[in-house]
Amino acid sequence: MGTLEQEHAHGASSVAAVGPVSALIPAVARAHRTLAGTLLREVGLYPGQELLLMQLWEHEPRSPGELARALRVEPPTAVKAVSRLEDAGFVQRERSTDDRRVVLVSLTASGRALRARVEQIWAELERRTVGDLSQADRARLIELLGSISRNVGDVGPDPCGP
Amino acid sequence: MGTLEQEHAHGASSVAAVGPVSALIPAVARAHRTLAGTLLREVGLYPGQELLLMQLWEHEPRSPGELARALRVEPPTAVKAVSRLEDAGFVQRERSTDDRRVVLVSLTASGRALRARVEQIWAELERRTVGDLSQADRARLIELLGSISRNVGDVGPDPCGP
DNA sequence: GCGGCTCCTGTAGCCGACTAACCAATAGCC
DNA sequence: GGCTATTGGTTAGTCGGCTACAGGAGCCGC
Repeated sequence: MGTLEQEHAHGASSVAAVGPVSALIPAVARAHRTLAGTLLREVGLYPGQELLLMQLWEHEPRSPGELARALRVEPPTAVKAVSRLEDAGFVQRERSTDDRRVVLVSLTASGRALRARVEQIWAELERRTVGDLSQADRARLIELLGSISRNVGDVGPDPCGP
Repeated sequence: MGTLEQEHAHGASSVAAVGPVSALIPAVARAHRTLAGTLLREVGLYPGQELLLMQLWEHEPRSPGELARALRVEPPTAVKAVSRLEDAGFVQRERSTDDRRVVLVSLTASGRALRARVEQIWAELERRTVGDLSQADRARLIELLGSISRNVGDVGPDPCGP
């Protein structure tokens, strides 16, 4: 990217000059999210919802709190997502009998039916995302993103329960 | 339709297995955004708003459309951000005289006053983001993120004018 | 038993992002 | 000139994400 137009008065504080990585991360994430959104639209999902469904496909039922921890998201975010997925008919809520504080979220038939198609979509998304990067480049990218993730405060993967 | 019914039996299609890069990008972006938010809170900005102000610090005044293109965002997003920054008193709107469709957004005194502090914050954000990565690693990361950016449909940097 | 503490869910309200649709002003064509 | 197309800004509505807070259920200590 060779835009070296000289800055005026205060001098040289282009966003890409001040923080190249910090500028790139949100931009890439937005474009990636948009792509995911167009692919997911076909099945009636919005980006982020498929991640919650994937959690349920792996292990069901789960409470909103568990889902929030697994998705590394604050509880209200998971609650809202569950509500919308419930409205859409992909998921159902039920209060736990032995601990009446917790709610158990489980899949409906149409929620289960989405699985194959969503996995195809995710494979396509990943394919388009990495493009023609070599296997080594992908590994390097994953490693570097892992470093960034730790640096900005995100802890590593959380294997299910304690 | 789906022929992978068999694979559903044991689950085992973890999100990180299906699309490692696609899983990492949003996670890193969210954590990075949260960090930016806590740093920016001190000056009363939300993540994203500082990018719009940076555009104005570089070149002022600009129309919402120009801002949207520079930030690679849809026009309504820029308009809303301008409205909120206007309410916060950092920016002001004015209709252009020679083309009465376009609106010119310019900085107020308090908007200009934010510059130094925000640039410090961005330096700090970048420092924390890259952490102890070597110069070579940073360059590699930037290069790889650039590839991803092109792959997912984001075109390269857009030098100012048409 | 009863008051307090903690945990889990849900609500309210904010911001950034998008799409779809609207409207005013310009530009272009006849 | 006038009629249409295009451009630019804005509105309305939706979603994901957050913080702050409210309310109910369990788990104590007493």
